Amino acid sequence: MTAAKRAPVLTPQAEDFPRWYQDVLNKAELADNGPVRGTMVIRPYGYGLWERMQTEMDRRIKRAEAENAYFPLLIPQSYLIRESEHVEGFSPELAVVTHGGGKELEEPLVVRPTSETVIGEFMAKWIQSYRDLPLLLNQWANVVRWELRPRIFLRTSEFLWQEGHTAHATQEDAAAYAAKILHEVYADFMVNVLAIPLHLGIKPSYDRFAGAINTLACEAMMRDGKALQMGTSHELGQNFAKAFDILYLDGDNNQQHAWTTSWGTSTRMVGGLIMAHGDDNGLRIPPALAHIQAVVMVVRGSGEVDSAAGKLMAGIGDHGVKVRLDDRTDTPLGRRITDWELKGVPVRVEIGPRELETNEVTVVRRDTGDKRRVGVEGASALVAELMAQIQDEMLADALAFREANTTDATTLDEVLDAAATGFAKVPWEVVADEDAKAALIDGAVTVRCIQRADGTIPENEHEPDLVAYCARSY
RNA sequence: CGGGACGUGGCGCAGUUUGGUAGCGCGCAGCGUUCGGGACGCUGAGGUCGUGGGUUCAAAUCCCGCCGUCCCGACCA
Repeated sequence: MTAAKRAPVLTPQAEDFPRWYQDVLNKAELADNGPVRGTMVIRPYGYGLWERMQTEMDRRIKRAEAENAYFPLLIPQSYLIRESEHVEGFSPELAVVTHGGGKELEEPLVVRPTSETVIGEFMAKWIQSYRDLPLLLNQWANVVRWELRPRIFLRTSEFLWQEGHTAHATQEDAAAYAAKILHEVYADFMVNVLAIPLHLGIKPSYDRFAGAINTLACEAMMRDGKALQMGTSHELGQNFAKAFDILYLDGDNNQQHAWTTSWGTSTRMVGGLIMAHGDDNGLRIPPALAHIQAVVMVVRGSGEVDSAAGKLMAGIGDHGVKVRLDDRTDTPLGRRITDWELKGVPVRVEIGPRELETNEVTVVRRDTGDKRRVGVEGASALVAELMAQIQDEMLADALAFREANTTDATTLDEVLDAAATGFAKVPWEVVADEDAKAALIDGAVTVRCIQRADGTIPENEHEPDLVAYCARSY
């Protein structure tokens, strides 16, 4: 093969990063911009990643005993108006339908920005007794928020997500469930499947979800040192229960308002995956997520090579690895390799005449670039072993990267300085007051989450000795 | 809405200062040579230069209006 130049410059460094991000999206064929500003078209390969996320998330959601249901896309405007903070929070970003069937509607309909209100309306009908609680619902849906500054996958005007909505008899139950979702669904998925380390904590009170009394969040560091909120779990108190009359009779025959929660994760996670794991050669997908975990490449076709490749495919498949054959031998090998690297497939297995001579194959890791020749007999087992190994090492790498880019700060100036390139970890009281908040906003830095010193989640921001993680964000 | 920039084949751009009738790279099609790390050569398809008006023998280029997009600020899964 003719010597080839590495064409595109993909540099996941500070200022170039958004450009690089767009390059990966385009070249790995994940998504395009949609026809309406701020919308996107997810291409098949990108959707494959989302489907895997859905599958893994859904399994965990069901393990937390929530059930899937579906509610309408269009919501009467009057529903949103019932919870005052909720309206205020969402009004600026609503898409409103004013006409239907060629006529102006008597009441405008809102395209759901989230479904607390419709679901609240139905919870009120479905809940009568404490025996009906907890009511644990989840919905997979699209929502629309008219964003001022959209960015493909990270903040699109329409996005796909899951939104959980639950009602409980007591505040303690609701709080425990919101935390359970954060740990057992979100953190478990993001850490163990996406291989992205997280900071879990509460949001400052001024940064809560509109209508919530407490917001729990998962925050991750991207490779440019910025933070991305990967998911949130909210305690809604009795705010929505009061607005929608979600009442139940307790064991003593007294009417009580339920305590509700809501929690969501979205296609933003695909963007997070790219930005947390991407490198100069494109995307790197952790094996636990990949819908194509290994690709067998026929370097040069021949009867012998093809049948060896076939056996290899079967062997790798038998080890429980999702494997794809690439026998497009009319396309130059370099091009094909680059394509799979851009797409981030964890392991590549090459087989050609050269391997056949010694009854070997070449196994290459996408994450490290490590390349080695191994005997055909052991190849399938090796590929299977690599799945677990790559998974662990990608998480360890991401964690090491985050720690190397996190600075302990004790003053506001140190926070601003550290957040220029990464995370600042600072005593919460240093950034808690209004002046500090204003200074952070000036520096385009935000408090991402608040934790206890031991990393656990505090009851509220008024506990002593809390720490805050501060960073720039998307 | 406040501040900045830009609209030229599918994508990325040059050309605009100093008007002369549109060009480059990538991609795409055909043929050939290649092909164990993004190949090369030749040939070819594809553009009313965002839009409306004006100046001029002549406008991508100069003038005026309009539309749109992007970046920075407020929003955010």
